[in-house]
Amino acid sequence: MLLSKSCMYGLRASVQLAGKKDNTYVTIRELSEDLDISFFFLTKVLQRLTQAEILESYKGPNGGVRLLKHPGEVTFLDVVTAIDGACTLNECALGLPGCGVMKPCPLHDKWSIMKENIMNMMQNITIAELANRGNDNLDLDGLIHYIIR
Amino acid sequence: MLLSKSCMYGLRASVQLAGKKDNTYVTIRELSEDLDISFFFLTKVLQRLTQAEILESYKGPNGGVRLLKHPGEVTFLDVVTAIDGACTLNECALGLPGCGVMKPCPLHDKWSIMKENIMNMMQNITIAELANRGNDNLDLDGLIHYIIR
DNA sequence: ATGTTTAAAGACATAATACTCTTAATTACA
DNA sequence: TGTAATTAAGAGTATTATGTCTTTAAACAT
Repeated sequence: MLLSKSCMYGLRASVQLAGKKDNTYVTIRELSEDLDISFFFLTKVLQRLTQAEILESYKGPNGGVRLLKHPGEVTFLDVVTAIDGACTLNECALGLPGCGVMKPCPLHDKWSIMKENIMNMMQNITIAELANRGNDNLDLDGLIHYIIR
Repeated sequence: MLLSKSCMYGLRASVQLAGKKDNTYVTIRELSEDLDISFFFLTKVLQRLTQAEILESYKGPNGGVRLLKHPGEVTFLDVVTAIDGACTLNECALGLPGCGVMKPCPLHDKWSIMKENIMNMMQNITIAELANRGNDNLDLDGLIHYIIR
């Protein structure tokens, strides 16, 4: 798995929020139901996004979470690094600690290119774009409809 | 992490074996010491490669493991799938079960291209090539030498 | 036959990730 | 002032990945 489950959940929630017309607070309960993710677990994941100042939260009635910045300014990578940390894409594909330009592992060159591509993808795509690209498949209603027919 | 540790260990061992001039049996003990991997754990990993008919093993004195096929005929992907299964590269980046051409997730197109690239890389590079590319960095002796200077 | 060398198989231990629940803190509203 | 709605924080459990060890089986040497 390239991304942890936590990370995928966080991305899906972010995209879901980015797809809202008005940036009002949405309860985590509602998000968890729409995305079919455990409420408790999603709560934990979104806490990290709140700490990373990607979301802001509000307690009490009519509270919830919402995007802190404009969705066009939040990249895929922002969300990934907030949850998974500096992530996969610094590591050697073979797990060799000293791997680098000076002492490349046999796969270093090719894997560097791949990493670069993936990193660029993550850095260049915003959650706004992802939301526009149709978030039909983010909620399970649509998904199940697709599967059963 | 794109690949599990088991998988990285299996790759390193395979490349190490591919780098041998004569394809004689090498003890797992020796491999584990050369690659600085726990002997017990490496044993488990290599069992999977033996079951997958990438390696063959022989018990008793002068036994060990060796490549079953010519290293030029064993791809990176062969080793990866033997250990990690059909792996990362069929999965949706957002973990959505129904994601596909019919019902793509927002990231589907871009991620498909990435997966395709990675898959091609894995499929087109053999462990023989990896071994030729210099396996200096596979054994920790060389590695430590690099780190400390 | 017996003992030594090796991998295979299986049992166990530890760590990381995923997931669940409870309690505390904050806000709104009656 | 008190109660309901909501996230935050923390504790606990479950599952999976990783790592260790012991026992068994195969091959060889004597």
